[in-house]
Amino acid sequence: MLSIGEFSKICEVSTKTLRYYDEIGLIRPEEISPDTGYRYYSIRQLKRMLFINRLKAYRFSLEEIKIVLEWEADQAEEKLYAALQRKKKDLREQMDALEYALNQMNDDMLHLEKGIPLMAYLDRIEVQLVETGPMNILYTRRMMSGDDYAAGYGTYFGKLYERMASEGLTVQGRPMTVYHSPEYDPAGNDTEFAIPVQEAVKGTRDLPGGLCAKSVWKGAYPELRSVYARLREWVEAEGYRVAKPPYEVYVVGPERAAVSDELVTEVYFPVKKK
Amino acid sequence: MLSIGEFSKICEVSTKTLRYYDEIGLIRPEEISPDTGYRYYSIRQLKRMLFINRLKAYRFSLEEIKIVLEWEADQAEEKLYAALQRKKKDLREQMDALEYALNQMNDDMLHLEKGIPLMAYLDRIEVQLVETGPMNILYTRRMMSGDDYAAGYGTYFGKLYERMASEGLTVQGRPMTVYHSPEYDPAGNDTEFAIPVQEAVKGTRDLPGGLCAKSVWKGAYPELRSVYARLREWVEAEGYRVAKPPYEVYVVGPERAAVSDELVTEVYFPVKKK
DNA sequence: CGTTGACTTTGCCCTAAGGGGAACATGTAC
DNA sequence: GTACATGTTCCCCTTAGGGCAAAGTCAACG
Repeated sequence: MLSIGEFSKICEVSTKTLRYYDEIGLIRPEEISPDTGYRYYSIRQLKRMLFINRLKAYRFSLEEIKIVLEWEADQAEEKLYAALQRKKKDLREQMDALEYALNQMNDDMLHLEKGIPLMAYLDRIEVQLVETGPMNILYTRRMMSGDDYAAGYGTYFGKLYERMASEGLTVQGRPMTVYHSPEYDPAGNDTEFAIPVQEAVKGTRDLPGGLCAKSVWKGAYPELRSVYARLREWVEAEGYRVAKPPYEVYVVGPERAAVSDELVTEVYFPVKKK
Repeated sequence: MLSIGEFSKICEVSTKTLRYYDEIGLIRPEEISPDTGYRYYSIRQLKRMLFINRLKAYRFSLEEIKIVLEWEADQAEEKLYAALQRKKKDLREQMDALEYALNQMNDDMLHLEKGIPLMAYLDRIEVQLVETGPMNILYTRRMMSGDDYAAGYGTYFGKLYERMASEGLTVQGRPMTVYHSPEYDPAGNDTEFAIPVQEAVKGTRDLPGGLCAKSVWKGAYPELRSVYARLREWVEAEGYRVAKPPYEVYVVGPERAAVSDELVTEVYFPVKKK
């Protein structure tokens, strides 16, 4: 039997951590002296502890690790496999996010080298007041949670184009999305994917025209959040209010852009004078 | 003037967050009604808020962001540039760590597909009891914090080899490190880099031989922690105790291995019977 | 056998960046 | 005037432990 200090040195884990893991039931000492309360670990527990450390390295939370360890009893290796697969997807997404941040940082640093303040691009987002005409759109409406946009856009527009082909509809404009949620919520947004078409058949609706504040953005989609902010700023400053759900038009979408710098997106805020 | 709710919608930040940022002094409402305590933000504060969001995306802590914002007042753009550079290095390291984890996960999943339990490799680490002979080593001893090992190894061994060349010393073995810290501490370890040489000149010392528990590890260095655990386990189980600082010998080091799978490292624990 | 120093116990407070909810006050639209 | 939306403060909760204190225990030394 090993004291907590000896066991902690072997596993390279602090005694504090071992006591905490005992507390939450992740790994319990094989024996606890009834009169002194001293914890004694068996060397056979080393493997479990190292397994915990490995899962920690894979960014499993202690809660998740606990669940995985409970599977271990009934040798459910497929479950572990599936859990690893899920976690792998998580880590990939984190990698992508990190990479995106790194790229953006590089851009920012290039700007700084030229003496351009970081947020100067905000002032260069131009806003125009335009009058739009009504459109007839083929649409599909979903709740979209923040992360499945990337995958979702392709599939939903794909389905709409498919339907247009099979029903022989005539395209009249670039694909667009209408954001019905009153504000942006990363947890989920009521999103309408739409394509302007000529024929007013079932599955289409009228998108009324009217006065709009409009901006054009050339670049990657995450930056669009700034465009939205800029538009709302403009609307506020000019004494308008947002009258209907805002929408985006993908003038040059991912299918036509080799790199994200080539993307072109129009953002419309239907407004009314206050 | 905008109420906290309006401002929060424009910036896409929760009101909770805005109140918190007010509390910690990151961004204060331009005006607070003296009688009601209502917070009112100016649209001119939008840029500051978006800048905060950007720095958050770059994984700056709020504390760091606060400091950066204080620089902004005196237009210290070089400081911002330097901060971005530091943070970029951080993110790179995180990326590398993630990548390492992902690779290891892939290995693990391959094992699982073959029906091999994840931690089975532990049992395959063999431990032998050997008698080593004394060596004369050229050495340099430093406190190494966990992360500068990667960079440090190269430079310190490099300097030792340089000294050997300039003093005409004769190499008698592979490079090695002795770990004088009684236990592994990620914050910093008392580490001795050494190369066995023939001539007992100044800057060399005797590394006494004796009974050792020894394991050979083929693979990447982070996995060595498991080898240490396995050795300590063995020492415990066989009724020995660690008598002197453990050391590693880089039989095939990074300079000779194209991929980390080709690395070969021997780990020695000088032991005495209890 | 006593003492000393190393080790262990529990208990309490602390972290970063807010989220959730309660109780109560205020603003605005009809 | 009355709803109802929005605002305020206050308190507790989250992760994965770290730091410290007071008190109890173990092992070695004389």
